[in-house]
Amino acid sequence: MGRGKIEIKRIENTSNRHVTFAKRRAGLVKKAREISVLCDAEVGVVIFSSAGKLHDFCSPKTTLPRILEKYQTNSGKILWDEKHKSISAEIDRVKKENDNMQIELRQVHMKGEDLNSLQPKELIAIEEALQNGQTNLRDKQMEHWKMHRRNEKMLEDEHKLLAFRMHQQDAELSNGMREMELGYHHARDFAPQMPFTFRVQPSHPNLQEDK
Amino acid sequence: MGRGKIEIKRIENTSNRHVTFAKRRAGLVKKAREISVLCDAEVGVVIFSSAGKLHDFCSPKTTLPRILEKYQTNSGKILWDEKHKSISAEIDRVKKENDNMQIELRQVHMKGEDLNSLQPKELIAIEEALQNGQTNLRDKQMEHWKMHRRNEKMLEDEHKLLAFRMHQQDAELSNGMREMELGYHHARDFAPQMPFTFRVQPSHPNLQEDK
DNA sequence: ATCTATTAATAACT
DNA sequence: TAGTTATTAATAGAT
Repeated sequence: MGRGKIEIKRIENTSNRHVTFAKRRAGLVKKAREISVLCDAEVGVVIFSSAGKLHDFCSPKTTLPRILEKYQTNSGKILWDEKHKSISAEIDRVKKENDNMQIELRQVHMKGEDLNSLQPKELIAIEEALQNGQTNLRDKQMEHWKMHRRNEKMLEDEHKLLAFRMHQQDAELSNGMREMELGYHHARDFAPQMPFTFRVQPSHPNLQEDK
Repeated sequence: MGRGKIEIKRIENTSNRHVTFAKRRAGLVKKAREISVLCDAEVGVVIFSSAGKLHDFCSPKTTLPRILEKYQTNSGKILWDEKHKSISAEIDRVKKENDNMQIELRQVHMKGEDLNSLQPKELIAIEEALQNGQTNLRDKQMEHWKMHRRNEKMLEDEHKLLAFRMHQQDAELSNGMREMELGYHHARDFAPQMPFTFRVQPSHPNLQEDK
């Protein structure tokens, strides 16, 4: 059907082959649609061009996956692997979690629980949660926050300890000075040389007791 | 093409419908075979008659399960990419939020709530000591300050490292997804095993035939 | 892309 | 259900 008859064998001319592919693909799909409508049949067509591009068709009122599954059920050749069904379910769950995450994050933020809660560490945890399908985001945030607080506390404590030791040394020094009959007033005439942040307040209440 | 033109709508006469189904089914399969040979394409056709009887065709040099698997791989990849895109977008969004929060956090600290602001206020003793040539305390204080700076630096570096690692994980996540998919298919024992949710729905615009 | 001479598919008939 | 044929539909090659 054309200006000349053709043999049914591979068209070697690339350009011609591509043109013919496009035309016949359209024709095939049209035929598939027609038989599905005329004869009330379910039809699925999958075509890969030689370049690997995918084209498909499936009859109205169904989907290709449904047809393929029906084919698989019917042909009895292939059964769905339960393991992969579970993977499918897990991916659905992860997707749902992904949807919920935004809400959850907003809640955390609004509650003002912690500015630190979205540190990179936490993002890694979120990624892991996404991959593992676990969404104890809140718990992980809390855990992370607590860890952060612990670290802060440790630094603070260490700092206090150092300050306290300095205070002791200072006290001893003062005693020694007093014993050497040196007066504060004299010393006060000199300007402070230590940056403000170096200054120790020996009587700071936080240094007197554990908290 | 026939003794008369027919409308493309369900043939109500059962006998006619069955005859037409048989003829057109043969025609469809012939067309499928022709395009596969002429154009070096892989073609799979699945047809269910209204009575539910299965007919199929697949191009030479392959099998229908293989074509279906290829279809599922192909469409599954697209779905997976979509899924990954949404996850990536979410992570990007959270990262941005994290950046803002870190800035906020830094501002809070600068307002005097960080450890430096907890430094003791009283200086007199230290000043005295300094002025009396007692550098011991100052050295200790300096050392402490440097240590504090080191700790800060370490925290900062850790932050940077974590941010970098997060970025890497982000990239690895996409690789991992791809690898997972590849491994998945390489490891398969059966033909199509792609979870149902990997399959593309015909309603996806990119996967549909041209209309 | 679009056209059209020609072949191919098939609807009605047998 | 299977074969025949008048007619329409698909399309190969040209533009």
